[in-house]
Amino acid sequence: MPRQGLSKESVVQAAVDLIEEKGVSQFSMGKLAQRLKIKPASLYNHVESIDKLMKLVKEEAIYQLVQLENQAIAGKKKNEALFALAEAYRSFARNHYQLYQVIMAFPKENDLVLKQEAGEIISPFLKVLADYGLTENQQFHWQRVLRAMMSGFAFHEQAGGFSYFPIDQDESFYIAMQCIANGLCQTGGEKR
Amino acid sequence: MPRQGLSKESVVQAAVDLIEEKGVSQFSMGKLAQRLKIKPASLYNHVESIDKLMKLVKEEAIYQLVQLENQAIAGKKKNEALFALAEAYRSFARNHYQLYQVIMAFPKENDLVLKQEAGEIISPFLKVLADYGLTENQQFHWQRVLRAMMSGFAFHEQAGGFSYFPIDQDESFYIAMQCIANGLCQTGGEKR
DNA sequence: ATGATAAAACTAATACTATTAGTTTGTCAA
DNA sequence: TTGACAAACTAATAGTATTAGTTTTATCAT
Repeated sequence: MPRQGLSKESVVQAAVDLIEEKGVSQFSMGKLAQRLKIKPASLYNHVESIDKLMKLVKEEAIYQLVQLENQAIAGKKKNEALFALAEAYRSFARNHYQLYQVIMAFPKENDLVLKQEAGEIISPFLKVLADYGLTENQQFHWQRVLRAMMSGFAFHEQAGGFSYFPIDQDESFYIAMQCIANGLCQTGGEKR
Repeated sequence: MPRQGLSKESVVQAAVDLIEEKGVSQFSMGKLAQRLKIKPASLYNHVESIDKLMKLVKEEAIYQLVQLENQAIAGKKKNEALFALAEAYRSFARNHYQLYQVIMAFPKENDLVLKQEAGEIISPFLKVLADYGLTENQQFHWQRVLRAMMSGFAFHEQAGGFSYFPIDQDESFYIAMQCIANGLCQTGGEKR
């Protein structure tokens, strides 16, 4: 095996680093090659295309997010778990917004690997919802409600959509989550 | 004034049409020029750059969305207005997803025109919230909650993020909006 | 009708983007 | 030492936005 040093994994890692540093919109094969001190064409010895590369970056990003989510809810129940999950999600979107964008922006393929990762993304939500005494169907619906609220909030917060009024965004987020928590307790409590 | 026919407005309109037909990701100055039967360079007689052009497309898209929102809530109050607004928003995101994407994806500039449009986007939400007996601050917070939920839902619904479980998306949306409606009534009713 | 004017088209060029084909080179194993 | 193979290379294509400079032509004033 000739000329060691570079592998598929190290290329993906370099892509992740570059995206986190300069932003996903600034990423290109040329800049990645420059950072790795090779010519752009040489990248194709390690990855098939920029799309496949971004898919790998997305998988890494999803892995990191799911990791944080599962850590956050470990050993917690009901509202404590719910708010911890929400905070972990929001933190990731804030601290790694470029990676978060990769997760959200790049197409959901009918790919088996990503189908499994979709399951991993949803899993922490279902774990949290399991404690509220919902039917299975209700869990599925509320999982959507929860994810919609969180991703919508993360998006607007980062894209500047919430800067029209100079009021605290933490408080808005708390109100949003409390609203959902109330809905959950009500739905679960009444057992309909 | 020489060679009539093409103007800034008609270029923007052609761009809107092309984006709605082929998708924003497929849009380019070359394809727009091809459709208008001119060379790409000639477009720069009418628009400064592709960024400025997309800004104009975004303004048009925002205008259409705000129009629909205001129509939807006209003459309605409280939950009736809330659900009508939500439905109008969701319909636009479904029926004109490419234009919706332009609104969401392109950067919020510190531009006066877009600052005004941000106000127009927020305005229908504030109108609806005005009937719930909230304080001004509460209105600002709930406006964010509402927009986060709606945009998060629209995004996942279109991007395929809600197709993991084969359950009705309308029902999920109804649950989400009912959750917010309950939160609003509760907050407003208690008058704290 | 004629000619000047200026807008709107054009051509040609630059600098990016991803990607492929074909070639060289370096390293490891036999 | 030699053969093989992986990983780099060079060179080329086709697409992207954009600028500079040139030509065309519609309209307006003479």
